Amino acid sequence: MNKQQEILKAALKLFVAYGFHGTATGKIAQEAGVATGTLFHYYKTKDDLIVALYVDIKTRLTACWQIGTAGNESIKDQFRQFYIAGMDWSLENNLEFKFTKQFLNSPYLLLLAPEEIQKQSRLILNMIKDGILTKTFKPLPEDLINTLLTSHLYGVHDYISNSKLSDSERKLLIDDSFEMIWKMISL
Amino acid sequence: MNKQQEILKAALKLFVAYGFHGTATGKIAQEAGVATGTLFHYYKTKDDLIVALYVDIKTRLTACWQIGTAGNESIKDQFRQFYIAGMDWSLENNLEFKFTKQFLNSPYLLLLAPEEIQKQSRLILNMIKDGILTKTFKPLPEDLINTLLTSHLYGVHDYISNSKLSDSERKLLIDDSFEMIWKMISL
DNA sequence: ATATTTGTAGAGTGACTAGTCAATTTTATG
DNA sequence: CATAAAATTGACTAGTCACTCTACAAATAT
Repeated sequence: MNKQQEILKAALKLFVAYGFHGTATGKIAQEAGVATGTLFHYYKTKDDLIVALYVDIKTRLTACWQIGTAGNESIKDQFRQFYIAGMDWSLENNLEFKFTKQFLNSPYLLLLAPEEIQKQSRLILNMIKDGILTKTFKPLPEDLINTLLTSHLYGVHDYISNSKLSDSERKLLIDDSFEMIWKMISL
Repeated sequence: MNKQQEILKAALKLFVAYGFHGTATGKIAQEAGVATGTLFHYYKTKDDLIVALYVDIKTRLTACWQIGTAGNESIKDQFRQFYIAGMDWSLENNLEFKFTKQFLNSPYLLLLAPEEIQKQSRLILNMIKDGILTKTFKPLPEDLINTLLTSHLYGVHDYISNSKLSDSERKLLIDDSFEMIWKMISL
């Protein structure tokens, strides 16, 4: 694993544990096994590192989604795949998920270029547009559906990661929770 | 307004704008129009101030809820009142809402005593228990229903505060969104 | 009127932090 | 192999931060 990746990995771990300002760049370098100079060789400032880490995480999630979408299923199946893949990824990558929540609810969000934010939700917004055009979804604003979907996923994730369910219980809950949100947004 | 309240007010404003570590205690004191010594007279540490601010906000929200609950309505009406009161309060107290989100998604959450966390959701958990016992709600875990409700509210809040709706549109959306979540959790 | 507690002030302190820089090692290239 | 480019190092700096301490004022109790 190269040093740049080590830095991101260390930053992720420490940011989640101690917060952004609570984590010194020196500590990140130490945890990554590099010198502070190396860190600043790859990232001009600490803020750059924070944003880069966010973009990296989002890219990895998006990649996992793009693999999953074969394309020939019904809109409902597409959405189910999407939902379940997102949930599974978030549960398996808990640190990444926590970091994202922390980032999105912090003033650091402002560091992110608006076009970057848009890019992240393009995939899902297109699916939603499709759903509305084909009268699969209620005629609600796209952004609203997106928000409802996302926050539902966050909520269920929160519940699952705070309760200890067996694998089968968990799977069942994820499926059921998808049906819930589906009923909510579909006609 | 006394100095202690001024300190909380200033802290709220700056924490939301610059984050917890991004806000120096000296700046808070300055914004509040007091000396740093005064700040530390009321709050032993910065962490104490952060937690006190969170508790203060939650107390104010809970107070607003307790006024609203007359008691004789149907469970659905009770919940609607609850949901709408929470939404209205959050929209009117945007700084407080942002602070809460930032706090709950940060490592500072760990500073909060577990009994304090429980206390905050006692009111709503009792209503949910009631709903399950009277077969008004689906037989889901209480915590799950609580989480679904909360995250739905967060999502709709997010959408509303990022879109510019007229008062009537907003009111309509809040009502409609309640019906959505109600359908999701009720039998 | 006196004593005691409480509130307020703000300069001062030691620790820590983001970021720099010049020197050194590693890698790529002709 | 020689040379240039890129990667890596870590001591260093200028600034910032949470918090202390002493002095004094105001309120309260006796």
